[in-house]
Amino acid sequence: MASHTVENYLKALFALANEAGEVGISDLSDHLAVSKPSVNSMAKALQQDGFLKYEKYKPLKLTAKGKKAAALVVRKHRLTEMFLVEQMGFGWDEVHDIAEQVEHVKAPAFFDRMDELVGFPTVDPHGSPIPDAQGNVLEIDCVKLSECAVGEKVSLVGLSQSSKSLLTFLDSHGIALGHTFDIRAVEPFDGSMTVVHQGATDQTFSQKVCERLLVNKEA
Amino acid sequence: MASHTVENYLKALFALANEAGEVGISDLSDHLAVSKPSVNSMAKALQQDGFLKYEKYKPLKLTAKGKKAAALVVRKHRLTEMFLVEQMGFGWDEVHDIAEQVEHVKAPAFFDRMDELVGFPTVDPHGSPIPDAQGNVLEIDCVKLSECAVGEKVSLVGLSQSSKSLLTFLDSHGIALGHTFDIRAVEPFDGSMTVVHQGATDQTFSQKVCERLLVNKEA
DNA sequence: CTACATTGTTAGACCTTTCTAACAGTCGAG
DNA sequence: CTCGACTGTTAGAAAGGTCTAACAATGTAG
Repeated sequence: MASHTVENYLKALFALANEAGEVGISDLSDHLAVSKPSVNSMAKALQQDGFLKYEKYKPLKLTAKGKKAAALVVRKHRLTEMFLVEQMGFGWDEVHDIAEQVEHVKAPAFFDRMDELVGFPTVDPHGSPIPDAQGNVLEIDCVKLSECAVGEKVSLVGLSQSSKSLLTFLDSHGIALGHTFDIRAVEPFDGSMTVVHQGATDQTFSQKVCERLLVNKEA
Repeated sequence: MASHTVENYLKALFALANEAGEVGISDLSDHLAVSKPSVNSMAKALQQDGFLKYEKYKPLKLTAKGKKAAALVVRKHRLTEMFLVEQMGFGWDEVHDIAEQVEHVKAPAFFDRMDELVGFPTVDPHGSPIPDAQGNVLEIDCVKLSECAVGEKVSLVGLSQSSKSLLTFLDSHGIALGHTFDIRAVEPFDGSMTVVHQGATDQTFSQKVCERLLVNKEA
């Protein structure tokens, strides 16, 4: 089975490919906080093991095998996050770092039992989809809040690139997955949006925030 | 913090020191399934980091720092075992291998929460004591069943060197921690013992089994 | 007290993962 | 089309952990 390090590369590749499609050596280098030559040599190694298609000066592409392996790492990560929140009482802003460690455990039964105990969830505490045991990822039907128009009613289904500081921000504003927003105004100057949160309170979010909130329009 | 590998060496040192007092390079080599030169070079490294006192051709001795670090790894391991049994529904014969992996997670909050959720236990599912957060280990007052005499009534408080096969054996005989035995006979030829289990059924155990059962005489 | 088995040690190599320094390719702006 | 910026690549070294082969110390049986 893949080493700790390889699992991290696969996970990064998976994340970057989902956002950008094409993944460059530098993207990975930034994302993993590792030098470009390190990524370069790992790319060759991953290609050797059939996880990656690598050609000099070309963007990296996960093979089918690589995609599956990556999805299974992500599965372990997100299942762990779910377990930490649902069964162990951690907050959604605390679970990422712990899951980052636990995801490398090599004991399928451990994750299977987590899955059972939290009721076979399809999304993690941040609304990201949990790949199934075969490595298939369900696409979630959503758009960024920033792409919605005045008058639309939407509900929060996920976050893109959830970071600790975003989660803390949302907590402090009482916002959680499933909450609804009625879009009242969009400021053309800076892209900030004023919404009615849960049909009750008015809130204004900067464009930065709106780009990170993934919503569903049929609220 | 100590690497995965260092944690394993410390744990082995802790276990071997508790049984034999003195730990030789070969003991460690056998216990960890690693060559003697590897142990030798790791011994020097551990000495460098202050975990170990090492002199050429002398047995290895954990320093106070080493003992504490080792105890904390054992704490993580045993807390995990307890959590796996109590909260996740695993059998006592399944948890060792999983805990072997999970124990290397570096997230104190994770283990603290386990501790809380299982009610701050003092022993793991096999009756071994769980060191406290300061690395102190409580001695358990017990003797091997094999050292007891006919007529004594004892209760099972722990196991020495619990292995999967021992646990499976005990399971198949319906034996669990806390169960009582009335010693009826000791066979002088092979050291096997005949006992009354839980005041009900007669069972005969080989000496090998009796040496692994730790009991308390005031049953 | 010597012989031999056991135990421990050195030397040297290998693998994985990482780095820095220096060089090469790619591609858009002008 | 050429320049410069960025991106990617090579070479070479280091750290951590491991191995085998060969040698040295220890200690116990006779």
